[in-house]
Amino acid sequence: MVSIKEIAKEVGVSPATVSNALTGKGRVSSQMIDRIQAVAKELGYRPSLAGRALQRGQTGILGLVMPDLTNPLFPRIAQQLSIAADAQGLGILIGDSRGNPDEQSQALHRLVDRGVDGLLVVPQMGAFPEPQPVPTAIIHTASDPRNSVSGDHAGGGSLIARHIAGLGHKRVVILGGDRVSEVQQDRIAGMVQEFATSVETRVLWGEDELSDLITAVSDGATAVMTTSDLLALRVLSHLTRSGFSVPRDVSLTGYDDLPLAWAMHPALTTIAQDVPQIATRALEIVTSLINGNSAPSQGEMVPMRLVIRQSTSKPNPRQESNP
Amino acid sequence: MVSIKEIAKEVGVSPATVSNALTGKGRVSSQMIDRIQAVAKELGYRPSLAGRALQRGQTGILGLVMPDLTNPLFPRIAQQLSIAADAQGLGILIGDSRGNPDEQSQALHRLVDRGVDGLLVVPQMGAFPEPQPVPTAIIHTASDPRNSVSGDHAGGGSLIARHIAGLGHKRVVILGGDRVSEVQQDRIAGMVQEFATSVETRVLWGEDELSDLITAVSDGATAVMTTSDLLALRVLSHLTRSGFSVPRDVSLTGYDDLPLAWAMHPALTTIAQDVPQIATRALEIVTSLINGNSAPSQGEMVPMRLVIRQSTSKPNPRQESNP
DNA sequence: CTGTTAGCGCTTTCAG
DNA sequence: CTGAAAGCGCTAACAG
Repeated sequence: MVSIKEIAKEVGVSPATVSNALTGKGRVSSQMIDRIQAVAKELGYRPSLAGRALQRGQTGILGLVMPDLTNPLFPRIAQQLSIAADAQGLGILIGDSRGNPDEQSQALHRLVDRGVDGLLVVPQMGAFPEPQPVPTAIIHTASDPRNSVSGDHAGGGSLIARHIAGLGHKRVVILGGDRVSEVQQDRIAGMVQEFATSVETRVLWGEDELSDLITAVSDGATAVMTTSDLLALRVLSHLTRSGFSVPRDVSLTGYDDLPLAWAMHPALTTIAQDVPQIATRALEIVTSLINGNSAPSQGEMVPMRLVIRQSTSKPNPRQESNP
Repeated sequence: MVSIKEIAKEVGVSPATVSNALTGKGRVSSQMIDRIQAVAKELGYRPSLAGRALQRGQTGILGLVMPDLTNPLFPRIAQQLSIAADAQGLGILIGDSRGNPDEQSQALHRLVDRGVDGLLVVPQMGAFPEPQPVPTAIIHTASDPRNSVSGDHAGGGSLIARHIAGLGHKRVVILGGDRVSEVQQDRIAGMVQEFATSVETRVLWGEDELSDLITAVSDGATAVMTTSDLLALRVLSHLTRSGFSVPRDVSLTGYDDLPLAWAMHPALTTIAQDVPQIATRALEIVTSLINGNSAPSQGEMVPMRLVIRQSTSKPNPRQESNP
C-alpha cells in the first residue's frame, strides 16, 4: 500500500503538503500540486479510508436497515441508495432486522459500532427503532409523525380507489395482508376514505379471509382491491378457480408495481412508488444532518403513481349466484 | 467516544494492558481482566473499528457486488450473507454493477478502495470480473471454471426435465430469457441433455419468440419449460389468452422458486436454489482466503431442489388445431 | 506557499 | 504478568 509519506519522500516535500495538494485544500502552489498528483498517479496511490476515518472521526459509510431483506422493495431501495450514495463517495452497509424487533435494534447497534456516519431505516412492522446516536432517516409512512420520508401510501390508496369508483363500481372488497402493518393500514385508509359513502366497501385481512372474499364476490362485489401485488396474484388464483374472470366479472388491483404486475394475465392495475425519489430524499436528509445542517423537510411525502393495466374495467351486470 | 486510554486511566494500568485484557490475548491476570472488563462495560466502551482497522490493516468489511440489485435473487443472497457475515463480526458493503460491465469493475474498485477485506461477486452476464487485489469468491455457474461456488444450474435443469419426461411428455418447448446469460444456458443445457433423444425439444429465446412458442404448443408440444418463474408467468398469460389451460393442455415449469411461484394459479412447478448454502459457502471461501488458508473446495456446486406444484401433469391427448 | 508536529484509537514489539 | 513506546495513514494547527 503506497502511503502519503512515500509520495512525500519521492517529491521531496512533507506528508502534510501532499495531503493538502491531494485533497485540494489550497495552500499549495499549482505547479507543486501538479507534480504531486503526477507522482501519486504514477505510484498508484489510493488514500487509506481507514486512516482518514480515524483522523476525521467519520467513516463515509451509511447503514441501511430493512425489516426483511426479502421485502420486495428492498432491491429497488438498495439499488437507488447505493447509486446515490456512491455519487457522494459514501458506502452502504446492510443490516437485516430479520422480521423481528430485537434483531432490528441489534442490527442498528452493530452498524453504529462499525462507525457508520448515518442510518437509513425502514422500520420493522410495529417496532419503531429507538433513537440512535447518529443521524437517521426513517422511511416509513406519512401517518407516522416520526417518519422522515415516505411514499404517500394513503394517497396511493385514494388514487386507485378513485380509478375504481370512476369505472362505476359500487361494491368493492379490500384485502389487506397483515393488520399490524401501518403501511397497509394507510393504504386501506386511503381507499376507504376516497370511497366514503358512495361505494360500499368491506375490508378483509390475510390469507385466512380469502374464502370470505370469494363469498363477497359471489354476493355481488364487482371489484377487489389489495395492498400488494403478490396478494393480488393470490386473489386472482382463487377467483379464477371459483370461476370468476378478471376483469370481466370482477376488477382487481394490486399495490407496489412489482415485475410480476405486468407479467401476469391480465396485467395488473396497481400503484407504483417513486422509489428513486424516496431513496434520494432519505439520503439527502442524512447527509444534510451529517453536515450539521438540519434536515430539509422532515416527514416529506413522495406521491404515488397509478398504473392502469388490464385487470380493471367497468363492472358488468351479473346475476346473483346466491338465492 | 470512550477510548481504551480512559479505561486505562480509570483502572490505573496502561492502554496496552487494557487492549490485551479486552481482546483476550492472554498475558494478563484474570482478576485484572475482570476489573478491566467491568470498567469497560461501565463506561460503555465500544472499540473503535477505525482505529483497529488502521492498525491491523483489515476493516472487517466484505464487499458484495451483484449485476443488478433488482435481480430476484439479490434479496435472498444479501440476507443470508448479512446474517452469516455478522455472525463473524463482518459487515457487508453493497455494490451495484447496474447491468453493465464497466460499472461492475468500477463498483469493484470502489469497494477495494474502501478497504474491504474480501469480495463476493455475482458476475454480470458475459462480463467476468477482472482479478482484484483482495480475496474474492465468484458466485456464478458450475460450467465456468473460474467460479467459486454456485447452484447446480444444469443439474436443476436435468432434475426438472426428468420430472417432465417422467410424466410422459414427448414434445416440449424450452424458453430462455436471454441468450447471453451463461446461467440460463446451463439450465437449458441440463434440460436438453436429460431429454437427449427420448423427447423432442425445441429451444426458444426471449419475449420475441413467445408467439413461436404458442405456435409450437398449437402444433402439439405438451410442456413448456422456462428458465425463470417470471418468464413462466408470462408464458401462462399468453397460453391462457390463446385458450390453453395449464396443466390440462400443457404443463409449465419455472426456475428460481420466487414467492410468485406459489402465489400464481396453478402454483408453479419449479427449481429452488439453496441460497443459504451458496451464501454460506461463498463466505467461508473468502474468510478462509483472508485468513491465509487456501480456499476450501473451489468450484463447489450446491444441488438444486425440485419443487413440484400444480402446473405440471401428465400430457392429455389433444386434437391438432392446425390443418 | 510549505514544513513540522502532534495525535485520532488501537495493537504490537520489546523491556521490565 | 504489566508497561513504555512506536507506528498504522492521515489531517489540522501552528509555525516558518
